[in-house]
Amino acid sequence: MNDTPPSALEKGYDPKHVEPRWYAAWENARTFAAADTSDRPPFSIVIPPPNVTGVLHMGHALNNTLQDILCRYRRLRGDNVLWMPGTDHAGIATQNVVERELAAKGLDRHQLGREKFIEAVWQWRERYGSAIINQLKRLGASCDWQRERFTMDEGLSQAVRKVFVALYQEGLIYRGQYIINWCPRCHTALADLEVEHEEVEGRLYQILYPFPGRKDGIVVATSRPETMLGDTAVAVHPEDGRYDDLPAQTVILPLMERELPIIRDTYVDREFGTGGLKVTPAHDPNDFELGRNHNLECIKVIGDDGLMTEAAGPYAGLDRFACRARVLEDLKARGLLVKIEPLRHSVGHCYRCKTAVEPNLSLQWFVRAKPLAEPAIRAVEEGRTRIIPESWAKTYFEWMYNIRDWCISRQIWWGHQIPAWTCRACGQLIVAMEAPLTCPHCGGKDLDQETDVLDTWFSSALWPFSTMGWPTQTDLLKTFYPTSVLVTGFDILFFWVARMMMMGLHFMHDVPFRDVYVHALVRDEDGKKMSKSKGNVIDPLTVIDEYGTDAFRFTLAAFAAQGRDIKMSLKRVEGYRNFINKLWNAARFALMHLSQPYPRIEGETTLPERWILSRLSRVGQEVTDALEDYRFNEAAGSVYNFLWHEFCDWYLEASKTDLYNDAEPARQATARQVLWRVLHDALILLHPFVPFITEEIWNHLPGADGLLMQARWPARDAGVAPDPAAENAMALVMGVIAGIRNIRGEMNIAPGLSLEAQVQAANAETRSLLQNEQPLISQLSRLKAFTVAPPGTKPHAAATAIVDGAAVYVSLEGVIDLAKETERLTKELAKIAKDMNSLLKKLNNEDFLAKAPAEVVEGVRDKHAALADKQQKIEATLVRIREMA
RNA sequence: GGGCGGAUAGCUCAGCGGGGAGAGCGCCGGCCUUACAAGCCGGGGGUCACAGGUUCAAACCCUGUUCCGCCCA
Repeated sequence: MNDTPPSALEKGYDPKHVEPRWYAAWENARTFAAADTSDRPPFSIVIPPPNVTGVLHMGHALNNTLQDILCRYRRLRGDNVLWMPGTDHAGIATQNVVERELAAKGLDRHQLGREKFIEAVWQWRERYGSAIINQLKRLGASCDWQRERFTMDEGLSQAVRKVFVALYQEGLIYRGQYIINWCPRCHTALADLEVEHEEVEGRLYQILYPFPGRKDGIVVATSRPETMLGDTAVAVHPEDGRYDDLPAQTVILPLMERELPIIRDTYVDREFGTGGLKVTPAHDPNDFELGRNHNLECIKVIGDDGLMTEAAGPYAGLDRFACRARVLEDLKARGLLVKIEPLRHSVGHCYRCKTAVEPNLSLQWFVRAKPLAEPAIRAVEEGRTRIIPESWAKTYFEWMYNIRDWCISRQIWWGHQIPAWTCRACGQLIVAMEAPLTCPHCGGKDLDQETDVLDTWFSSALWPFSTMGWPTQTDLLKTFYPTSVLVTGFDILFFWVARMMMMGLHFMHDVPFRDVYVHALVRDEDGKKMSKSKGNVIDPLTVIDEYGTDAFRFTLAAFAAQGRDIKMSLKRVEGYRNFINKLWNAARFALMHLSQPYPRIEGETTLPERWILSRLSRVGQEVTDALEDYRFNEAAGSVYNFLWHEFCDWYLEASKTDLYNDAEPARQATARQVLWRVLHDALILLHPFVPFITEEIWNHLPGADGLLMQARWPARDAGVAPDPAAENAMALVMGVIAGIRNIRGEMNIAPGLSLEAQVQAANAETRSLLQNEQPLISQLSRLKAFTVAPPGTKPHAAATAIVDGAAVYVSLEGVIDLAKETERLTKELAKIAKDMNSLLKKLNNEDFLAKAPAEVVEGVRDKHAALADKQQKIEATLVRIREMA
């Protein structure tokens, strides 16, 4: 047999050279491509589209690693896999970025005009928009790139218009004057969801609104005194005794000198402040409701630019915060500011720019959410869509049951312009897919298109079907909708997942995904959320540069336990980099002995071989089960432990003598066959997690034809199946070896010193097993002789290791330190005594004997007997030592 | 105010449809044993937050308490 390895691996693994090569190879071979139609089982995922402005962060890295693991796994299982990639136009975020760029050149978008500005955004996208796509490729993401979509593409835009028109015609979209959240900086309305509430230290101001012609009046409390300029009533609780007998039915609004009615409504909280509530329908959602019920006027005093309006009288033109200061000053001057106290309250901020939002009255477009939410709730209740981990389903229900109408219009330029026109002649509103030439109501030719654009999430809500060609009934849709699973972070469960559920059910009449796997957040090593302002972000690309993609991916997978956040630190990646290196070296060793393919295992196998094949089979099943249940960390842990601590630590060490050149040829052949098979299958099991290094090794493995990506997931067969007998026997042998090594370590015996040992066992089967494995035991515990002695033989100066069913005596003639050995054994005896004690307690408990299942009682008896045996042997040894001394 | 999650070895975390507490890192001791010092061999280390309860048996199930984190209002 030829002993020269066909292509020896480099001494160290270098991800930098390996990764780009294999990624290109996979793309060239079109291995990521899904078939529009196929007999194979379909498996599909749509990517959560990253913002075009985005750069890859830890969240993306985790999210896409998990998706890639699933996709690669399913391909290896033989499925027709579609991983649909793309990006999101991210209206406000992108507009902000481009505006900032313009500002650097001393320009603003209004100088450019709408058309020119949008052109500039498209140019920006041309230049930078593919950055994140390339970064995903470095992660190894096996998306079907030929199908890449963008939410502003013509096809997707058409889907958006179609959905808008349909919902409008069904009465599920309407336009109206309502209180919305206004971001004075982004200059647009926001949905309720897009407002982040944050506790801040503020102040509560108590202000006296006097009765007409009197000094006394009603004291109201507010944290936003500038809004008083828009007050149109004062409210008290109808059952609040303090306000039973009032000298007037109105009060005078200070500064504006306007007369306000006093209204009575049970909405008022009697405990808060003085029980008097100022009512500003144009600037507070609750006041707006109150105003509607009592037919109050709405006076808008804060403009969309954050400056006070004409309605604010003398304060017109002031910034809202400057106005607050002036109002307070003027109130104080008139003696109407009764009290100021500190107040901790939550203030809404824009989720894009963190500016405090202003509740403001405004004409906007809304989606009526309740009718859409109901089917989406039922789908999860009935299990047509599973949310994993299940605890998130509760959050989903909670939100869905309390859903409010969704404000979808945004006063920005970058996005899908709302397909609605107003006729100048008759003022009628026209909603249509394409721009109408004439007004259908009056035939007028002057039509103005609505300038607002749609919320970005409106288009991403259609993502699972718009990307597959909807509204056309494509083969792709037929094959892959509903998608198999959506992998996403919980932070967009409402923004995105819930809305996809609603839209998918409404327009496709089926759920958008069978499973939703909700993963955790990646935090820094102290558990803090990573953020630029905190300066604690770890850039995934830096990690990849330093440790390689595989090490990084494995780290993410290994820590992706359900329901717990991942604390990321380079220290941890380093640990898994070592694992990658271990894999590399194990393969390097194996390949030195594998000069040809060994598809079948022939000849007699040894115990370690039967054992490793059994373990391989079990681990394959474990990984399969774990991946099917999205238990990524368990899958990773299982394969990690197998490769390092079973394959490398025991099997490879055990197989060395058989693989070396002086081994008997038939034995050597079988050893190579087993080695080939285990490495071959292990590479496939590892591939979803660490695609690059496994593909590289595969390429060097004789007989592993084609790309590993296209291999078949290992199945159980005659050679590879669980073998409990081999596992038990191996456990005993490993126990004996561990016992001898322990003596070496504890007794500080020079590693070079070759020892002799003998073993005694009562059981004949055990004796014969140990007799057979004598060379293996000697080899792995560095003995010059290992003999099975008849029971009762008294060894001389020897250290003793007691394992289940056997006593091992390591001869230490001349080297033994009796005091030390006594100490070691006494320590072990104490441990045994402690264990026996707890077992004995059970065995002495009649209730336990009567009520516990028989096999449990039996188990405890067996353990106790085994410990008693050990104890007896150690005690006998101690007696012998004392006799020697 | 409502809801959710967490508290297990020095650190980061597994384990939780109940039957003798685990890993990685760190630490201690010994090794350049020809795949790997990014490694090998051995070792110490935990009243599983606290208090009750259910059970023959509780890290795991139930109740309450404390402390952290998150989401919604």
